[in-house]
Amino acid sequence: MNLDRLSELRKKKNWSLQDTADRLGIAKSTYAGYESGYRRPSFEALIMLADLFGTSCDDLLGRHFDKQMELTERGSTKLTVDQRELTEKEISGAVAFIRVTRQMEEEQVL
Amino acid sequence: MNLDRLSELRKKKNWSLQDTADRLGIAKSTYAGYESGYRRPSFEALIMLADLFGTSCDDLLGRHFDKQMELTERGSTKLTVDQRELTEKEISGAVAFIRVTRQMEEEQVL
DNA sequence: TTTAAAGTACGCAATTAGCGAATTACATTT
DNA sequence: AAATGTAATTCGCTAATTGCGTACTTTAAA
Repeated sequence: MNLDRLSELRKKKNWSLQDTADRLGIAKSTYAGYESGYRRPSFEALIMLADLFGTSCDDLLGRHFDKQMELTERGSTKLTVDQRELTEKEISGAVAFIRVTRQMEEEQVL
Repeated sequence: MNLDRLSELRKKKNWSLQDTADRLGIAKSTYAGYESGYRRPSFEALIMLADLFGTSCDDLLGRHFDKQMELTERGSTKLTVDQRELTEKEISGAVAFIRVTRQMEEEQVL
């Protein structure tokens, strides 16, 4: 359970250990400990890390679980097409489209 | 930073503290500590909890960060409509539908 | 070669997790 | 109502862990 991605994420930003620690408001040695696997962050620190690097705690913890998401109950996830966020109207339209598609698919079989 | 959702998730499954602890392979008092906020799980335990309850670590940690997701690059997230998983064909159909919708919207304005 | 910054490692003090055991709350049966 | 069994809560103890400062090593630049 090492936070293997930290080093990669930090280097992608071109930050030193000190830079990163400063941004988090913790000691350099503390942050360095996270990267090396010598120490692990508290939950608070983990969340700060996820915020700082713009990723999820699951990602930092190396947990990539398959998530299922009902299109009409997306919670806080924003969907995009061509980098443009979908409006509620577009989503309900797409859902209707899917239902019709399925309906036609079934009728064709009968 | 309490794991407030645990109690809710456990009760939804109709499990006792003992049941849940057994499933996790930890002591009842340990699990009870998580729920009450008296103790917190290790990362390993947090992941076991997320696995057991079928949710994310972020969710358990009360971190609901807005995520953006391009429809054609969902990664490991499975989308559903009426509880039924979308096929690739349905997704590309929906994307096409969205694009057409937008196109028509624009033309109408002009 | 000197200097400064980056990265690594570790001792110490303080906090904390995990467990068992004891206690309290709740429900069901007699 | 009393008794019984299960569920939930709390806490002392021990072992383990965190976070920091400090020191050491490595790298890079002047």
